[in-house]
Amino acid sequence: MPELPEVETIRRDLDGSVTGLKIKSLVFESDKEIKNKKDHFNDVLIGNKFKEIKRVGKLLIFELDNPYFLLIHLKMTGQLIFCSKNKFIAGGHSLEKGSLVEDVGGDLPNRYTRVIFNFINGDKLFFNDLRRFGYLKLVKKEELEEIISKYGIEPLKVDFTLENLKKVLKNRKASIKSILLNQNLISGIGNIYNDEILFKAGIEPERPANKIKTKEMGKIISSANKIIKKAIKNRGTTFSDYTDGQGRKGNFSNFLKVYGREGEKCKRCSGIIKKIKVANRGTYFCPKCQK
DNA sequence: AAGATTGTTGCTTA
DNA sequence: TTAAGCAACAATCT
Repeated sequence: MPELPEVETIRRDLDGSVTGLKIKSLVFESDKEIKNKKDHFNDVLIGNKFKEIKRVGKLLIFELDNPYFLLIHLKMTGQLIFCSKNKFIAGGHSLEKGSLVEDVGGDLPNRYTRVIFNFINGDKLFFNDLRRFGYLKLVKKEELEEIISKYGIEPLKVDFTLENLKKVLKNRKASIKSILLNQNLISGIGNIYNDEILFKAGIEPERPANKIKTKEMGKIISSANKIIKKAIKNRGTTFSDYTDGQGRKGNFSNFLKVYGREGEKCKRCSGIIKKIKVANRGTYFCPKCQK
């Protein structure tokens, strides 16, 4: 389940390796994962190059050397794996920690490969997606800007301030967890980092957002910044499916403090980690030290 | 074999 | 008009 740190890891892996390569051909397994017609994809991409790869929230933005942008969303099980002269360089969904792409289960393409980008120098970029929720979409600048404008404030960015968070939480009766999951309000946080952030901040996930005190908001901001920075540094979390742009697992899994630890001892107090449902999502927290 | 898994959309209800 | 809650989506695992 790639969230901000995982998508950012992939972005960094691909930006600089896949950029500048001329696209020779495209292979689509079906038309399910592309939001435009195949012909349009071929027309816009073949013979062209990606100039730069950007990211907003969990969305990857490949800027082309023409008026188009290729948007790729990995949703839950998407992977992007760059293969340079049979050496795997970049990834997306889950494997053995530190392992190479071979661990995706052998050669690429595999049974979950949905799209292949063939470059003229022989390099390849594979888009794999077990559950087929991810998508590729071509847009022009105008549509891109409209899409970007809907994303909320993002951790690590300058506008992730106490003042802005206050505005977001004000008058919201929903749980703090559901607000942090809402990409239109705050972007990039998914289920795993949500639980980790609220654990570090000492806040119970079901607390109504409008009851969060200013001091606690400060804790949310500092916790989010610290956790996300550390996660990026460790190339993301592999809980089930994520791999980096080289088909390797992320190392942040070793640093998870609550997620997936139901029934285990709290790492901060003597409590036992409990699992409940919040915002329809599996939610882990310590009832003793998260208030 | 039903239920859980999760990111996002879109529907329904208030 | 907006917010909140939840089903739906796909495929797999338990």
